[in-house]
Amino acid sequence: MAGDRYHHGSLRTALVTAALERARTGGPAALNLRELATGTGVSPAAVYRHFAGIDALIATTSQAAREALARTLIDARHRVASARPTQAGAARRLDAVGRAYIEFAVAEPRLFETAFTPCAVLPDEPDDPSAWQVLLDCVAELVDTGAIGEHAAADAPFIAWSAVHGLSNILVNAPAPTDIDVERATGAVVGGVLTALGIHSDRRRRG
Amino acid sequence: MAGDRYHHGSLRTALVTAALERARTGGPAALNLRELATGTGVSPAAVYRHFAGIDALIATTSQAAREALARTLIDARHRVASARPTQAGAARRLDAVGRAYIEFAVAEPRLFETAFTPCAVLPDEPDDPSAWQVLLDCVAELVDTGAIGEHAAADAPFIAWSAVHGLSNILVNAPAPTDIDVERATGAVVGGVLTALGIHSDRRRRG
DNA sequence: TGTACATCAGTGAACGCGCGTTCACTGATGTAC
DNA sequence: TGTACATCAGTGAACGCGCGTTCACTGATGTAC
Repeated sequence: MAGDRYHHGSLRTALVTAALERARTGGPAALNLRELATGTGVSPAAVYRHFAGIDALIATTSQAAREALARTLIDARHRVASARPTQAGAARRLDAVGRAYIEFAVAEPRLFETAFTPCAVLPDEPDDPSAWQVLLDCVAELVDTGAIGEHAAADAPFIAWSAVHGLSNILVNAPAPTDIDVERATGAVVGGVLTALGIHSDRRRRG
Repeated sequence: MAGDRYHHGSLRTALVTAALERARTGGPAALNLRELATGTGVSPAAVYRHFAGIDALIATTSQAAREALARTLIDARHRVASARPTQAGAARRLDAVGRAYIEFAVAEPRLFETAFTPCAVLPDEPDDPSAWQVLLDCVAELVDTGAIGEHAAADAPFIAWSAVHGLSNILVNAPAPTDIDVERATGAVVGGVLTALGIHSDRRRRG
């Protein structure tokens, strides 16, 4: 809509795209106003037409990275969609989302790091889509199908998020105290979540 | 041993102590060679007598923060020591260590952040004490007492570490998508770990 | 026990870089008449 | 349909700061004789 016929560019979008690309290889530390500007073919000062400063640009980029993660989760969830919701289906979808979370972190460690880097300013709008919301949707489906009780449902998002987020962080950052078999650890952690929630995992049929 | 009668100071130790103190309030971003030096009563150049550069100083400080965490875990574990190892005792010790991990992160968020900040160089020696090792000890005790099987033991450290590390990260960093009840989330996550490992939690008797 | 000397932890001044930000400006866009 | 003008996204040069690092040096320590 904004089109290709503009003053100099749809700069705001172009800057965020460039920032994501840089963050993908260099993490949040690679987000540099001057290089981002010149890399987009624009003078540093032009950035200030669209962002209050570097902190706002970083916050926006971080949010964009989280939204990319959320989209990956949504895709993974839809890939195991079924005609009618069932307990087994709901469990398989949570399993798929958990695995996708960890796989995203392993595939794009610097982008994952960027997604959760502490930012000096808050984004103007909430994440859209939101990874947290995807998780809540998964849990809601588990409740709807009767796979878990209402009471367990309150704790479920924390249990699930902590586990996959924790392993992701460990795989991405940690000066690993021991060499980690990513496949195995992923299976153990995601399987552990299902067990913790009292859901019968059907990993046997798939591994 | 090094004593108080020295050239100008037992500088290396003094610098790391000062760095930990600064990191405690400002995180790894507050680790600044010049301020650290002058804050210790020494010129910036003096730092180079003890560290190759700022990266080495940061790496050492990060390691010191991890070791502080490990010491906290060890204390927590010893606090529920029993005369003879039992299944219930082993479970309670894992529970206590898990809670202590999260409590450390909540009590000292910037120090926790420092402990796991990505470093440009690796420390010369492994962490001592090591948080990972404390976890392995807990799992070993669970195996010894027969609380969990040998097979489950291989996955247990990942399940436990991911869960507590993940919640800690979320509590420390996350621009929380929802307000989190720390007590409740801690209980849910640590309880979830015990359930995932197939251990009968005795939280009912304590909460 | 005293003296000469090697060692080495410190000083202090300076370097040079890269950064975010500012400011007066220019030139294209789009609208009122 | 043309012209005048307000708007605003851009330029380009410069500022100033804080940083890690370097270098020739100084002065205290400890050891050999």
